[in-house]
Amino acid sequence: MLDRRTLSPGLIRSLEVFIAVAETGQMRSGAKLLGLSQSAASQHIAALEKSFGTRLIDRSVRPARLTHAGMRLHIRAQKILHALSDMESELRHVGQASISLLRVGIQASIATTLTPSLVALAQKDFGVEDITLHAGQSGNHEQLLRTKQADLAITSNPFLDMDGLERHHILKEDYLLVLPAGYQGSTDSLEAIQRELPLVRFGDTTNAGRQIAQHLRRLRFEPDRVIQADRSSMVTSCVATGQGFSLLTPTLLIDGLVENMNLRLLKLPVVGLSRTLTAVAREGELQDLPAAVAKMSKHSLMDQIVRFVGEIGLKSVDRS
Amino acid sequence: MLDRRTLSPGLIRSLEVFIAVAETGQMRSGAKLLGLSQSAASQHIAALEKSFGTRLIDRSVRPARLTHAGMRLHIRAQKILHALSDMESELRHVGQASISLLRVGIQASIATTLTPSLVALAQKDFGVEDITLHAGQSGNHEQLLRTKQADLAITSNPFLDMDGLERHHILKEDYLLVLPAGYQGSTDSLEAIQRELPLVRFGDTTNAGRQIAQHLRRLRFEPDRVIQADRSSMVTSCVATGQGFSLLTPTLLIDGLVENMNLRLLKLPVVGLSRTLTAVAREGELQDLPAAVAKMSKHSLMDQIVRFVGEIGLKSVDRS
DNA sequence: CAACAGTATTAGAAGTTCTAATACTAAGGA
DNA sequence: TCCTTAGTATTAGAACTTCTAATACTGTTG
Repeated sequence: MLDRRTLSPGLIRSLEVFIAVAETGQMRSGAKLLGLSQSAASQHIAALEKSFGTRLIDRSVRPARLTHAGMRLHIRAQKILHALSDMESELRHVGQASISLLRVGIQASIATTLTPSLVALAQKDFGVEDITLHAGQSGNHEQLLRTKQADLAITSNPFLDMDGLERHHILKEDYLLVLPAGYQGSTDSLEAIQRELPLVRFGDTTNAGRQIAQHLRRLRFEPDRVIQADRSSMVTSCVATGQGFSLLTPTLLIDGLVENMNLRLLKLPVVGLSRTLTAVAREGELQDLPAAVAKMSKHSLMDQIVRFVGEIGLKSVDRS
Repeated sequence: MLDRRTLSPGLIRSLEVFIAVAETGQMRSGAKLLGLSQSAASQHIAALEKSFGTRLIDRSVRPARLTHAGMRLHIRAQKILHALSDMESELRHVGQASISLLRVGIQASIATTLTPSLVALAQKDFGVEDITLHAGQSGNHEQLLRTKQADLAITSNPFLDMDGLERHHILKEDYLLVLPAGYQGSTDSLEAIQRELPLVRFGDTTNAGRQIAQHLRRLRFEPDRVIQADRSSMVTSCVATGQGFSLLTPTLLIDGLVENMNLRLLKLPVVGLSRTLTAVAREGELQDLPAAVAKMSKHSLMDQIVRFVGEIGLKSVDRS
C-alpha cells in the first residue's frame, strides 16, 4: 500500500527527456526527438536536478556527458520506462483479445446453480459479448468440444482420453445416502436398507447412473428392486414419498430439491463413491477464463451445498 | 532509444489511484488515502479504462472488485511504482552522500599529469567540495591511508600486505632503455652499454630505485659505474647530456622531460621489468569514486604517453 | 416510496507543461 | 579586442491537465 503522493507527477516525462538528452549528448537534439523545444528540455532536466539535489549532466563538455548520478539514473530510468511500455501493451492486448463469443456446456445437474455467476463472470471480467449455454448430459460435451460447437465444458466427465485440453478442477463430492425422512430401518449397510426399500437410481443412459451401477457391482451389491429415473427431481421425489432410497452427491441432491421435501441424509456406509467436477476447454484458447470459471464454480457450488445440504454436505466435499 | 511520446503523461498518478482504490475496494476510500476527492479518483480510473479499452474495476459489487485486466494491471503497477520509489531514493542518496572532502596522495612522477583531470572528475561527477592533493613517494601513502590522513592513493605500490583496502588497476608499464640521442654503441645487452656509459638510476630511497636495483641483482647485472638521483628530471638530464644511460617507464620519462631533450628510446633487452599503477582506497568509503579515478587516470596517462613517448611508449603499456 | 450509500459527470479553479523570446556563456576567428 | 557562432538557461504568458464542489445517477434496504 502506497502512502499518499510519494512520486513526482511529471516524473515520466522528465525521464523521457533525460534519456533523450543523455543519448544525443545535446539538449536541443534530445528535445527534438520528443517534439519539444530546447527550453522545455532544459526545464525538465533542471527540475530533475533540483529534485535529486545533484547534477545529472555536465554541460561544459561537448558532447554533454552524464555525471556519476546521471549514469545511475540512466540505467534505472530505461528499465522503468520499458516496464511501463510493456505494461501498457499488455493491458491493451488484454482488452483487444477479449472473447466475443463463448459457448459453454454445463452438466444439467449444476446448470441452474452456475448459470447466473458464470454469465456475470464472463461479461464483467472477460468482456464476453455473446454467451451460449447448453445444459445436458456430460457425454455430449466431449463431442461439442471436439467439434468446436462448445468452447468450455463444466462436467463430471473430464474426457481423460482426449488430448489438447486444459482441465481445471472444481470440486470432488462424495455420494450421500438419501433416505425418506421417516425411514426407521437399519442404515448399517446397503443390504439392510435394500431389504426395506428399493434403490432409486439414475438410468444407465446417464453418467451418474453408469458410475453408480459400476461401483455397486464392484461391491458385489446386486439390489433386488431398482427404480430408474433420468432426472434428479424424479429420484428425490420417490425418496421423499417413501418409495425408495437413493445415492446422490450434494449437487445432484440440490438439483432435485423441490419445496417441502423431507429427506434424511447420511454418510454412505461404503467408501470410494464420489464424483469430480471439472472445467474443460481446448488448450490455451480461452486464456485465463477456464481457471476463473473453475474457481467461481467451486465457490458458487459450495455456497449452495452449505445452504441446502448443510454440515453433512460440507463434509462430503473436498477442500482443496 | 525511445520514440517520441509513447507513455501517457499522467500515468503514474493514475496508477497510484488505481492501486489505492483496488486495495480499499472503494473509490472514495482510495481517493482519501491519496488526499484526493472521490471525483478525481473516478476520473483517473475512467481515464485508465478508456486508455486500455477495458474495464478494470467491477463497481457493481461491494466491495468493488478487480476484473481480470485489473488484476494484471495491479501486479505490474505495484512493481513499477516500487521501482520508481527505489530510483528516487537512490538518486537522492547519491546526492546526499556526496563526498565533501577528498584527500589524495599521488605518486610524484604522475602528479602533474593527473591533477587537472582528477580535480575535474571529483568536483563535477562526485560533487566533492574540498580536495587535498599530496604528491610524494609511494612509501608514504601507505601510512597516510592507514592513519586516515588520505582517502585515496594513486601509487606504484599497492600495499598488498595491508587489508581493508579496495584496489583499482590503472595500468602496467614496461621499463624502457633510455639512451643519449647520439649514442653509437651496442644496444644488445646491458653489459655492452655499461661498458660505454654509466647507469643513471633512482636512489635506493625511492621505490623505483629499489625496484630496479632488485631486478638487476636477479639478472646478475652489477654495473661498475652508477649515478644515483632522486628526481626524474635529474635522470633524464644526465642521459640527454650523454653522461649515462637509464631505465625508465613511460610515465617516469614524461615526468622528467624538459624542453629540447634529445633521447633515444629502445625496448629493454631484458624482460620482466615493469611497474604497475593502482588506485587504492579504504574499502567502500568512497563508493564509486576510486574506480572512476582509476579509469580517468589510465585514460589521462595513455594520452600523455602517446603524445610524449609515441609508439614505443604505447607498446610498452598494457591494454587491459 | 424515501433514505442511504456510492459512483459518474460537469463547470470552473488551480496547477503543470509548453512555446517564443531573450539573456547568458564559451570558443574561435578577424 | 570585438564579433560571430553554438549552445544552454531563464522568463512571461499560452495551452493543457488535474483538481474541487456540486449535482446527477444507480442500486439497495426498510
